[in-house]
Amino acid sequence: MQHHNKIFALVDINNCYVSCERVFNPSLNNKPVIVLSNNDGCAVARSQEAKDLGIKMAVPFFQIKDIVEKHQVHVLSSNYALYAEMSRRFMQLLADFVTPQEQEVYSIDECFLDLSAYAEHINLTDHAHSILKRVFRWLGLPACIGVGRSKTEAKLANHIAKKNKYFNGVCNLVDMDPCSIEGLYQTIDAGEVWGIGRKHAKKLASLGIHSVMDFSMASPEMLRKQFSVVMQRTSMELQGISCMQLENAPKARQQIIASRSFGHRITELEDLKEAMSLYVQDAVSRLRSEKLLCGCLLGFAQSSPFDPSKPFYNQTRSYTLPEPTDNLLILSKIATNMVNELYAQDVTFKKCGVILTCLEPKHTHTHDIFTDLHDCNASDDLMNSLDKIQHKFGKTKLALGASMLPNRTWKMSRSQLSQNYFSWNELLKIE
DNA sequence: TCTGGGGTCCTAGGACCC
DNA sequence: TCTGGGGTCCTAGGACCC
Repeated sequence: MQHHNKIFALVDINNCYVSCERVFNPSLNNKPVIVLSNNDGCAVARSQEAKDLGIKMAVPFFQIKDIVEKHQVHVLSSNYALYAEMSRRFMQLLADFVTPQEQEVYSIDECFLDLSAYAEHINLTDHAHSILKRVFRWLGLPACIGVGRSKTEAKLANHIAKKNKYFNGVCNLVDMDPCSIEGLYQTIDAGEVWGIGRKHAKKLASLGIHSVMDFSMASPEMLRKQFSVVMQRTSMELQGISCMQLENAPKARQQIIASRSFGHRITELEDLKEAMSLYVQDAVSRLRSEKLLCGCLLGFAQSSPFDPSKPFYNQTRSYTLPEPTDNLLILSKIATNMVNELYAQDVTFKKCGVILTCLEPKHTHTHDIFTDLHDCNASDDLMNSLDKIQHKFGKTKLALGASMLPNRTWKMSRSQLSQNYFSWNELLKIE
């Protein structure tokens, strides 16, 4: 077998959210099924049957209502608690095949494996098939595996495996003959390559680069000039030069965002404050659970960008804290005050949110000379109590300000939510 | 009527400094 | 009248990802 510097595999669950739902509700098998985004806004996962009906990724639900009714497409709200638990088990299963240093959890349904160390001793294609077999037998999830000399190539191989039934779930570009690869590359749009989005695909086309074949023959230097180092890297990766390391340790987080579209439009200042107050609590609770402090808070509020009758309203304010904090009382006050500036009359708001940035680990933070440590400890105690109460009784029992009033008109809608089969209260019932 | 949410990285351009 | 150049830092905006 040929020797290569690096060999990567990308394991990716097919139609992840739909497949998770089907594990617990087999009556959905062989039927068109879609899962909607928050607010039941867009279709974010489609079964093969739904794709065959022409339902595109991320299409707004209201635009496909006709197709849904006509073909009796099963519609579900997204059940992230369920998918997260399935994902955890999936990643744990894959961990049996490699060392921790050779596994990168890339997203909820994707995982890179560094197989470089095994390539000389095993048949990569057979190995990939045995991984898929176990994923299906143990979890009931269908998946595909792409194998390549770089992460980008593995991604592309995975795409090929998904699109062509005859690969049976595994596409190994490392051991494929160059003629076959060329044939495949000529039939795939450059825009399918990992890192090439819509805008870049359009610009590439204007340069005469349409297929993956065109792209893989283009000069990396030219691509760097026309685009950026990112595009240059992508092109080198497709030529078999691995530029992107496997990232097995999670990187330090840069920001925490909490934002949501409203179920109904908001025009009142007080409603906007309520929503903002709720999102700050969400963001700060994540901040605290990761034991971080935030040095800067950004708030934003916007109208719908899709309303042709009014100009798009989008305001941002930022506040740099004199000292980094994880104190909800402080951050919440800043954010709600900010709303006074973000608000404008005659604007119908569709969305608002908060971004915490300039994050740093709490345990390495050194206080400056003016900080009253006594105050600091007292507020820490208060926050810890709040965390404990919320953990024990749920987040709706005790919260700050006006953020948890029941039956708010702007609350997110999720009308087709399935059970969380991993929760004691919601176990699957067999009738 | 109805169009998600949470992330990362890169670049250009302005401010500022010497 | 004449008005440099190079470096750094910050921010906004744009592109991408799932």
